[in-house]
Amino acid sequence: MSVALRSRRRDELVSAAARLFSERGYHGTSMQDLGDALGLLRGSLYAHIGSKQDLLFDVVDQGARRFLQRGEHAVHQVAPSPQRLRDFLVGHAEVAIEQLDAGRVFLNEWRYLDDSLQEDIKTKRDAYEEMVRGILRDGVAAGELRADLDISLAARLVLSCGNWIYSWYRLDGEMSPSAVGEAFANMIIGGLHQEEAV
Amino acid sequence: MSVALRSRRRDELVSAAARLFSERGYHGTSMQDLGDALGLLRGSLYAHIGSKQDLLFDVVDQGARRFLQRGEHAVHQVAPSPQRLRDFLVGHAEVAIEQLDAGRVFLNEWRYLDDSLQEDIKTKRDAYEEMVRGILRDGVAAGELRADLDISLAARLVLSCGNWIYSWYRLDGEMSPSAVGEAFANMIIGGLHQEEAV
DNA sequence: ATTCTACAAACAAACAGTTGTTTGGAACAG
DNA sequence: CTGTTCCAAACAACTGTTTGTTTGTAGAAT
Repeated sequence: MSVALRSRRRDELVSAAARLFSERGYHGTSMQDLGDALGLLRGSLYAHIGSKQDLLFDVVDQGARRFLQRGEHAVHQVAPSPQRLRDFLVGHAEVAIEQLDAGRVFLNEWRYLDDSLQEDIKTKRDAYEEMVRGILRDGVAAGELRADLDISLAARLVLSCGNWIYSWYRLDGEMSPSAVGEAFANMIIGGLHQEEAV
Repeated sequence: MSVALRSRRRDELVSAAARLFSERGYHGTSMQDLGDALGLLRGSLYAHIGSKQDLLFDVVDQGARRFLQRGEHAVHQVAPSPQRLRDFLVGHAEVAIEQLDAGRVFLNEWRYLDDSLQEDIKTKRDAYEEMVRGILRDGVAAGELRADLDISLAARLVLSCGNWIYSWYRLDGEMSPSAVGEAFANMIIGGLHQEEAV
């Protein structure tokens, strides 16, 4: 009990956990591994956290919060729907790549959270998806996007390519995060097909 | 040693592994769990397999092979590029949903394979991605797809929405697998934006 | 300045249980 | 009678967590 909620050591622990959970998975990472990463015995870690689950939640929640924060910025912009969608995807790509580890854990390991903690994260994830649906609905209403659009499915298309970034993006690559977001937005909005006439 | 490569029991074991690895992850599933699922002691499983890694490889490889098989069918069709892309996505969605467990393991747990086994899977995954790039290149050459397309990135867009199906598709949902594939193909090819004139 | 107090941080050791795997022998099949 | 299939038991190592105790270091009291 009575665990320090914030301290230098705890922050080190959380970011070591982000790295290791991302590389080896939650169940593939032992308290031993985490202790080794900080140069401590595994028992000593319990001076800073309540349990291994706590650590997982901290990492996942950190990932979720950053996406939400950046998403709100794009949503609350005053601009045409396609422009806000573009901005949303750029922001998503930037956040995803600036926190590759926490983001990967957010996407892959959240399901290993205990039920109550999992609910918290699901709520945040739903809110994030709702942002995209909102943008799309506005676009249809304004006549900027196809009228026959299946909003949920289109939102999934947008989020899919954003979330899949983790599995292929390499930091030594030639594309910047925002360029990736821009490119995806252009393809999604404009389509891959050759337009007949302009 | 001298492990039966094929038998009824082994098949049962592999599909139990697919289900459990998919639900709890590779490291989150113990040999105990697998034994319980078949009504055997965990030690008894070693009459049918060499190691836990063997099981993981079998599940992942099974997932990979089915995607490749179905993908080839779409690629070798004689039809315009957009039509082949549509067929590829429909096939992908069908395979993904008909083998939800193995597919999830193929996508999420392959990284826990030992190096040499991992190479095998990477090769198959690359071949699958190359199918999509091939279709896209043909489409650009034939003037059916935009000339300025970034082939690799467009392929990633296609594969992203295909692979992300696992995280949202529910079997009790109202959309059939092929309808999902069709819908994604339409959005990707045509774009979300409202076309000015037709 | 020197003592006393308070506290966080870490160790060392143990907890009870689980991990993947191997072995020797039994039951049962063709 | 030869294999296959399984159990029973053990293997050493590792799991997450708790305990009692030591250490370093602040601030307050002397």
